[in-house]
Amino acid sequence: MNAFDTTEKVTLADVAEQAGVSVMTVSRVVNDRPGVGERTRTRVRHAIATLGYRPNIVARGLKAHRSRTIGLIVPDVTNPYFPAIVRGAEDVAIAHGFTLLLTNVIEDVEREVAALEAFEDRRVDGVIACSPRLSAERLDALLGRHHAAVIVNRRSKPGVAGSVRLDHEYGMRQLMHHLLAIGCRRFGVIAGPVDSHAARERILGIDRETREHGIDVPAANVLAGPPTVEGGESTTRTLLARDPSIDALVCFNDLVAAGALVTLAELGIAVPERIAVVGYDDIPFARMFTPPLTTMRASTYDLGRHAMTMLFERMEGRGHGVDIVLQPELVVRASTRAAAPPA
Amino acid sequence: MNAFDTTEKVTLADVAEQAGVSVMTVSRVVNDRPGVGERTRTRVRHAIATLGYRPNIVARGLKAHRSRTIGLIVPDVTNPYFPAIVRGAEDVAIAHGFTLLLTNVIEDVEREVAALEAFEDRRVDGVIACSPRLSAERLDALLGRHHAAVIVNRRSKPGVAGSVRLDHEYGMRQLMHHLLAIGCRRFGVIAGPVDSHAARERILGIDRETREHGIDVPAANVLAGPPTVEGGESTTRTLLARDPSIDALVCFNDLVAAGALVTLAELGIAVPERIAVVGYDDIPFARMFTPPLTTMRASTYDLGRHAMTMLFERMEGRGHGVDIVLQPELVVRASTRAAAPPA
DNA sequence: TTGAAAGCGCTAACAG
DNA sequence: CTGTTAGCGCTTTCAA
Repeated sequence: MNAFDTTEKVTLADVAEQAGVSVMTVSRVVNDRPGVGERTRTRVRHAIATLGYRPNIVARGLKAHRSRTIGLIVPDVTNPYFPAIVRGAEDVAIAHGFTLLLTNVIEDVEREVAALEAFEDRRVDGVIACSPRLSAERLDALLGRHHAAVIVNRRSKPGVAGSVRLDHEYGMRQLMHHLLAIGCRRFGVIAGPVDSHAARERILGIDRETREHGIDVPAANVLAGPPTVEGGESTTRTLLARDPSIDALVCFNDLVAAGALVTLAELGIAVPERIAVVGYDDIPFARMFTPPLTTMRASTYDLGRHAMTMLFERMEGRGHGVDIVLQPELVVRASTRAAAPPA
Repeated sequence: MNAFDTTEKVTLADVAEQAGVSVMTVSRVVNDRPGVGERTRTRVRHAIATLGYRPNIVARGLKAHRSRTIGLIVPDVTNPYFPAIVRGAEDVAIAHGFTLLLTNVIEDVEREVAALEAFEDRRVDGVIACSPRLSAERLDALLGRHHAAVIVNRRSKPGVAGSVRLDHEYGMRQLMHHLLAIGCRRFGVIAGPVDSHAARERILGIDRETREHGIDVPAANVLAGPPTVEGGESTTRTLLARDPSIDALVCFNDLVAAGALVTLAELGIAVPERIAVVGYDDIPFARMFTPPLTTMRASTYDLGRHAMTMLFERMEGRGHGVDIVLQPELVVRASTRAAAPPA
């Protein structure tokens, strides 16, 4: 207990007494509801201010089954891809007077389950799950127990959850198109986690785009790995050992690409002259890599913003079946083309 | 409302009926409390499993005045310095069965106030505030209303909040010592936000270390600015315009240093040959800057871990007056010394 | 326009 | 060992 604890909470009853009215009247004033005379209302407001009354959201939630809280699940805020999603979601939530319950699930399916259950126990009003790894069945079962849900970067049954996602297949095709255009033919792919939905879509994009160009990516040149800098470093070594003739490295995300760049520098392999490198996500530091990284950009802030907006619509019973798909945008930098002379 | 809503929540009473006992007995079983026969206990457990009962933490909180929730305030998760703090704090919280209420306050004092009040309304069990900007009086008043509190990167009255912080003055002296040792004499300082406590401590470190070496940093060479890459870019230009003879740029943090490096590269100024650059924090990407950045490292994960551990102690009434100070560690990289030949 | 009563789901305190 | 009673702070329902 805090030594300076001034926690003697003032309740509706205290205010009611002070104002000489019933708790119900105070409740009406607090919630800006009609049915209170102007004089009484003023008197109650005065009492509220005097006593420093603040409504107990826990008590309100018990009765009203609403907590003004949203559960947000992200794989890992430590991955620069996610913080902006959190910010986008939070800004919308705060504008509605809601607060965020955040959980990092560290690419771990069981932590996803635990988080969803913890949210349920706390009676959150809605849930947003980013890049969930759970199987569709388990996820639907868990989300179905919530009042409203939105999934980011994956589809879902519209009745269970809305979805906001990036068109990863399109994005990857853009990237491959660019690489093919600059003459790359021998691809190495660092594919990211096997259970990642986004990873599968991106692989699909690679396959389709190369196939259309009559080019084949050998299965041995596609390697799964953790979506981290370290993962990128080790996978790059493996890939290069297997096939030294690779002329383009397609990385699951910018972190992996960062690892690839570090390793290539260590090996003395020139980027982009000998090997072109592309990432995905355009994290804030991608432009500062050496060389700056060609990648796909999408506003993750908007992703979070849209997800939360959609969640509020679903919480109000509107907007069912909505599925927002954002198109990422190709950002060409020096990792796939020789540096232009400075302006 | 979710179309697949299976939200008919099962309550203690449902379980009690199913098991043919009173709610109190079920409550005892749920909370692993003594005073229930083994046979009954088993029967109740069975009923719980059958019905899929999960305790309503909101209801429990109303009675028990505990929500198993911790409020965490960070300036901005989008700043790579903070996510690891969140993770460190979260890992400890989850191990105790607690969940995190997270709020980004975006370097905005009024959002700090709003967050602290929102936490109070939700009856969180404790609060951790990272790098708060509020004045000591307002902060103490707000924190005093919470059961327990810990401040990160700033001191507080021990009765009001515990504190976990880095020794910024020491850290900055280390950095300055290093710069002086390699021969830098003409310093430019990008000092960070004026209301930041950490910023003031670091300035103190600069002053003391340079003074001991009989060197003076002109007041005009110390410029406040936002703790961002963009802030670093613009402030670097201003500083260089004022004093082109600067031979070392001391940056508030690594983001600012990143901006400085970008600007220096654009201006064609060689780092470290003409100007040495140092950052602060050792964010994960600091080693990947061009050139890699000399900076002070501290495990922000540990900062978060310690803060949450201390908070739990304070919640239990122990550990009052504790003030943990972590020493950062100098990491010398190429931004202050010519690159060594590759191993 | 106002208020009294009941109860959300749980637990503390006290019976039996 | 088990159950009953009361009430946390609020809102819904119904009555005045």
